[in-house]
Amino acid sequence: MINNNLGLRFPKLDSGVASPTCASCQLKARTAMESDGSAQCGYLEQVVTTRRRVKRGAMLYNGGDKFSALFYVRTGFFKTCVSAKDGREQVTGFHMLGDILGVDGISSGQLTTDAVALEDSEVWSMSFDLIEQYSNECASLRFYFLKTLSNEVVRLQNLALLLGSLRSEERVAVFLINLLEKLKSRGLSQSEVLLRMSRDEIGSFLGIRQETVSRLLRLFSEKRILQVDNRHIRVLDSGVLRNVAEAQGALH
Amino acid sequence: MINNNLGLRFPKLDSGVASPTCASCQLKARTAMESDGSAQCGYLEQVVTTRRRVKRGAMLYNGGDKFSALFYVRTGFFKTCVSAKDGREQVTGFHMLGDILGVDGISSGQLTTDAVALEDSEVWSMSFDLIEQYSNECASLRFYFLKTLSNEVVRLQNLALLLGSLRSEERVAVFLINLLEKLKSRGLSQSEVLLRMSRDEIGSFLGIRQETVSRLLRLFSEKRILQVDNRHIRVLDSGVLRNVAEAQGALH
DNA sequence: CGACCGTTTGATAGTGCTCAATTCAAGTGG
DNA sequence: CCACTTGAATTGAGCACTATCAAACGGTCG
Repeated sequence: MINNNLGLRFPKLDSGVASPTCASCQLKARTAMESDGSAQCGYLEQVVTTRRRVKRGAMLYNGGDKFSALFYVRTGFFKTCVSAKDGREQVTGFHMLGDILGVDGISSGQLTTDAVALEDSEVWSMSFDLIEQYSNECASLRFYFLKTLSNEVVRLQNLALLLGSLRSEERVAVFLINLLEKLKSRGLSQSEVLLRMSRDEIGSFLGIRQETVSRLLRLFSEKRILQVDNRHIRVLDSGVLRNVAEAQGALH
Repeated sequence: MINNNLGLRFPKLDSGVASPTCASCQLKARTAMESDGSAQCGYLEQVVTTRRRVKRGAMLYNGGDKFSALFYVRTGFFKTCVSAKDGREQVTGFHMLGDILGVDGISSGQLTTDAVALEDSEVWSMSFDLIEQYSNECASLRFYFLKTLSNEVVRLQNLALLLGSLRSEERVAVFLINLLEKLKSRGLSQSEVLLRMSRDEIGSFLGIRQETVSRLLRLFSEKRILQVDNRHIRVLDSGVLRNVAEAQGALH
């Protein structure tokens, strides 16, 4: 159960997710919802219209797609990218359980990023029409989404700080710290990760080349800060890692 | 009159802004408001509680300040910055007539950026409590702010693309194009600017050094793309400038 | 096993930074 | 009105960091 500290809670499916069969399972999703006694507001459950599975490598949406819903990441892992006219891509974020995707589409009615699943994933579509509709009645629903958007603004401001002001060594350290922080907040290991993204994707996110990422990981491992085995990373000395990253506020 | 394309309009003062005397002029601001027949919703006027003048060089707010209002830029020019623990600063945006500042504060209740006036300016404070209150009744008010936030997300995504993927030459070109675009949308000259920010601030925004900004402006002027006289810039060949910037989507 | 993709590693080059000096612009006060 | 001060902008020289290019390595999956 994901608590948003807002009295809003996302509904939970019976955790086995027993029947991934049906494609447009509005009804099933609804009935599977769990009503939590402490939730002040049941509306969040109402705006979820469909569950959607996205295979590893598949796109959840493309830049230019018509915007009609926000996506709640239920399981799995995504990257989002913006691309320049000439094809250059910039990864703008990695997203996992509890994150909301698609907020960039509200502005113009068109999504401006691509969202790609980096592992088999499941998202819940939240109809924007329904969100607007229920926002009439439920202040905490409204505030939840406003806060989500604002949070994304803060995250991107910190990304700008990283891209504009940090040296590559610091970027990699910050990346790892933030990722581990995020895992920790979800109750997962805080010193070990199995990266879901390639060196290239990390590099794109951090504004450096994959070779540089690779070299810096080796450097960190030579200094006994990390233990690196391909995509398996273990933090040996989080104090030093934090020192390397010192400059930076949380990227979430 | 700033039209938001949402049926919402910001109230307009008698344009002379005759009496800049009173400091906390809630009443005056209110009474000076102009009711536009075409506005579907009068609530936007209601959330403006105070007019505030900010002298050149003064801060509108600091990172860490308690968040309680959004700021509508009525006149003047601002920069916003995030700073790292060690003091390094990253300018995250330049803001002028019609822009909304402070949205980063919604997330945590604390502002995460500094906002500094680059010329004598006036902002209107919009109480967030009132915004929330009137959001119960007015869907277009709600949507206006949601769209504002989303727009900021898109802007920052494009900034990330610029910082992460473009070469410095392209960054400067994109910066100029976007600035002129913004002026144009406000009915000002589309080929001439008097920059309100220093080379250093441009550099900070673009993730490059002021010396590099300076050199590139000279380069552009040698190539007859620009005419540069200190902070006065005139575009001579917007086609070529656009070619240099080619890679990039709008930064607004 | 072989093919392929991602990763690592090395050698080289280049972009943009650092540091320092100079020019320029705008005040300020005698 | 002009010397002086101050801050911004320009310009130059050398270098550091990171990109680029290329090759080798390794894990994974037909």
